[in-house]
Amino acid sequence: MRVSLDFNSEEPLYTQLRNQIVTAIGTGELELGERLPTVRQLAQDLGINPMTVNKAYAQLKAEGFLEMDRRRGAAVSDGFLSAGGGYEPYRGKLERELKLTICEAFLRGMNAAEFHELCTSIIAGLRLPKPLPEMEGN
Amino acid sequence: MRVSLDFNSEEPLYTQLRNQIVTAIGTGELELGERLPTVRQLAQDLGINPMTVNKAYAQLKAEGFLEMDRRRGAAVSDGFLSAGGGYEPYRGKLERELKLTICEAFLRGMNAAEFHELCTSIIAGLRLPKPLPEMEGN
DNA sequence: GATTATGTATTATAAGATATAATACAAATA
DNA sequence: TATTTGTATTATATCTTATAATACATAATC
Repeated sequence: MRVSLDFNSEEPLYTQLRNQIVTAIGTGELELGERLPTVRQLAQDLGINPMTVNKAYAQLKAEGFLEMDRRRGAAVSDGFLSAGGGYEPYRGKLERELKLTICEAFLRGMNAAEFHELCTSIIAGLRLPKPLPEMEGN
Repeated sequence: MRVSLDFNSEEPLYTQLRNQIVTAIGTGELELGERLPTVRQLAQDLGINPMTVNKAYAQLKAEGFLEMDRRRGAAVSDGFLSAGGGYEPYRGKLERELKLTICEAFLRGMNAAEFHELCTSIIAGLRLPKPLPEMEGN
């Protein structure tokens, strides 16, 4: 998994990291069950503080995107389907967010056809994880 | 124009205000050329500091969504079409943002049909401003 | 059992963002 | 002239972000 941080961005480092990992899971760059670098390793690779990586990992864990194993490191989880009360509480947030995105895009000159085309293009690039079969010894 | 601030949100007050105004312009709730409350008035109505409103207005001005008249107050502008270098610099930001939004939505169980339907529903609620004819004495 | 590496927690510090407060100023209206 | 406007400045308090240095329980490994 490749991560690129913009140290000049107003977006916090841990948020950039969290968002890139979510995107990587959605595009199949990270597969379900796949292990991520350890907090310390990734921090060293990126040249940032381990606690910054930990903050991103902790958020991803709370959102159900990651599972933490004490010794085996972090692994991509499918817990996001049930985490945070499931889909419903997230739906409202999605609608408000998407409404703002669409308003801005259209005010800048985009039209419905172009927007749907862009969405279709992005969706075509997804490779959604298939839930892992239940295993003994998780 | 109605504005509702969530004082418990992690989203800054000036950002909430800025986003709601952009959405209001996109939905036609605010028309082109329409005047907004003064910095002091809106601050009083919302029960927040005038400088917080000013920060939102200043950002909207920089983005081309508002024009400032010294005495007549702020007015909705169509400068967003040319502001910030125009459409191109904004396109990349839109793509990254939308990709993340779509990834999250699909990971939480949404499918392509549902997503396009939601977009269509939001787009149907838009009423985009028609550029004002050039007037003397702007 | 000892060692080691893991996620996690704690404490401290520095820098920046956010929000409020109190003024002040130039500009434009009345 | 007097008033209201956006804007700028200064100060302060609080929160967030990021780093740093440890420390600890846990689990794999030697």
